[in-house]
Amino acid sequence: MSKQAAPLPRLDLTADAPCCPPLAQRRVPAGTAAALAPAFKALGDPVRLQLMSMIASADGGEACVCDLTPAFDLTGPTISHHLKTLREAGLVDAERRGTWVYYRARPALLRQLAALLTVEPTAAS
Amino acid sequence: MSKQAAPLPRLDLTADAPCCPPLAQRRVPAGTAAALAPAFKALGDPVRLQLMSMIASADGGEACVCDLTPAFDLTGPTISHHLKTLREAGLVDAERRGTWVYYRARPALLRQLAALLTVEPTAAS
DNA sequence: AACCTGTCTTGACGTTCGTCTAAGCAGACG
DNA sequence: CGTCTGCTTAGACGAACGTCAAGACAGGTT
Repeated sequence: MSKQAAPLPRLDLTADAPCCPPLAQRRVPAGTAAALAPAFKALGDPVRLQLMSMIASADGGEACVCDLTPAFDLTGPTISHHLKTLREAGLVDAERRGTWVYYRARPALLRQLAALLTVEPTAAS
Repeated sequence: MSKQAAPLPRLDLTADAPCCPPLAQRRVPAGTAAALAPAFKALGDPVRLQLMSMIASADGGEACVCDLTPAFDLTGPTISHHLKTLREAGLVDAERRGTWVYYRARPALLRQLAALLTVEPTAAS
């Protein structure tokens, strides 16, 4: 619980954000909100949401930038910038293997976010 | 943002759209990404994340602005602006009853977001 | 009626974001 | 070695965001 071994971690939300009780169950403390909001913000762009999905759903669990870039009408640097945003949010992890750079999803944070948004399936409305 | 200049009046998928397959299971289409990204963006601010939680976890399912505002070191108009952002994202609903305005969470969209972020617990890593 | 309280809107300010072009680095290959 | 390709970084610019002070509106109270 100290820290996840990772190449370039900028966010250390495992420190003060023990996995979250659902948003609708207990009021989220300011510290937890400050730690998790950047992750939501990173997903708050259509391009990054698609990038995240393409990476997380890729075969073998990783996607090459060379496969991601041509899927959008954006320049290479712009895609690289979005990937950096996802990386700094702790949502993905990058690794260079030879010529290409591969991105892999980090399920831990995704699970935290999903748990936070979970609402009980109460049929009442 | 991307090259979208649409007015984005209100999200329509809050009605009862079939809940999206998880992000990590199938690649999110551009349309879905464009529709859901604003919701994530709305949650991408610590203040709004706390507001969302305070509303969703409130007794009776609704919270009065008069209870929300003093919880932050921000002015009334600023809180009102954040609430408007949550409202326009389809995450909450407002209703005026007499002097006070009450906000209530919309579980449908929250469930969609949670489902999108769901990752299988058997994911290696 | 006039007043007061609570909330929202407006207009403005500085900061951050998304995008681009141009330049820099890291490997691969002739 | 030189050069080419793939990806990132640096700098710039317009748009959007977060915040506030001031004004406007709705509803209750006197």
